[in-house]
Amino acid sequence: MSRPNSMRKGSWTEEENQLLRKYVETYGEGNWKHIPKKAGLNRCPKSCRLRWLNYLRPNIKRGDFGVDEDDLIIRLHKLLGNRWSLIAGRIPGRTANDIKNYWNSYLSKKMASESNNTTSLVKQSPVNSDRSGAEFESSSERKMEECGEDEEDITSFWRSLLLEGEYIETKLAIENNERKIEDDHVFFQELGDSFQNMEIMFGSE
DNA sequence: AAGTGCTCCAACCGCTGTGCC
DNA sequence: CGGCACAGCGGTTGGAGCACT
Repeated sequence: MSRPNSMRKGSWTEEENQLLRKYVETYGEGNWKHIPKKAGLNRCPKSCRLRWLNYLRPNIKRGDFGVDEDDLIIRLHKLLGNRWSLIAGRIPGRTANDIKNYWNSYLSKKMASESNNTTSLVKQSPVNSDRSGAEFESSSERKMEECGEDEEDITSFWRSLLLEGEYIETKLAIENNERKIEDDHVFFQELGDSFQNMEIMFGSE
């Protein structure tokens, strides 16, 4: 099978964005294969899907990542590795592509420099003046300061993450015949520790 | 002001997973 | 069970814009 070589590539125009939005409003997400015909968009389905997921979807948060998001991404990456879609699923409004780009352009360097300094994982590094809040020792402490009535959300967040971790662990055990389980045990042990820490910080329910 | 290098992000590519026939 | 089509994912690239000289 060959893709028609007349399919457009490269940056999207506002007109194409509108066509894609209209298509999703009418037909819903999915069925990307019908896009070129139904939406009159001269783009391959894959490109349309990506554009929708990474840019046009409602509730996508744009702009700088907050200190809490940094902290969360670092923790989740430590636990889950480069499973960007899983990480993104835990950070509302952020896409896997955003997080991946952010990691590659900023956080990986931050991590590298911090490991050189042998400082704590969650200490703030005032690389960017926008990322203020450095008076707090860690963003978890900052969250304690800020979140107030959201404590329950945060605790349930970690609880669901732990459950998801257990699910992944089980799945891997089946699929990989326990090959990776030893490593993942370390991951999920840390995950459990994090969860316990959250409970210590916010009190158990 | 012009040239060069760097950073960041949108988009592409290729691989894997999944469902259907 | 194997093959096919499609969806989803992570790695990589290209280029626009910015910083520096």
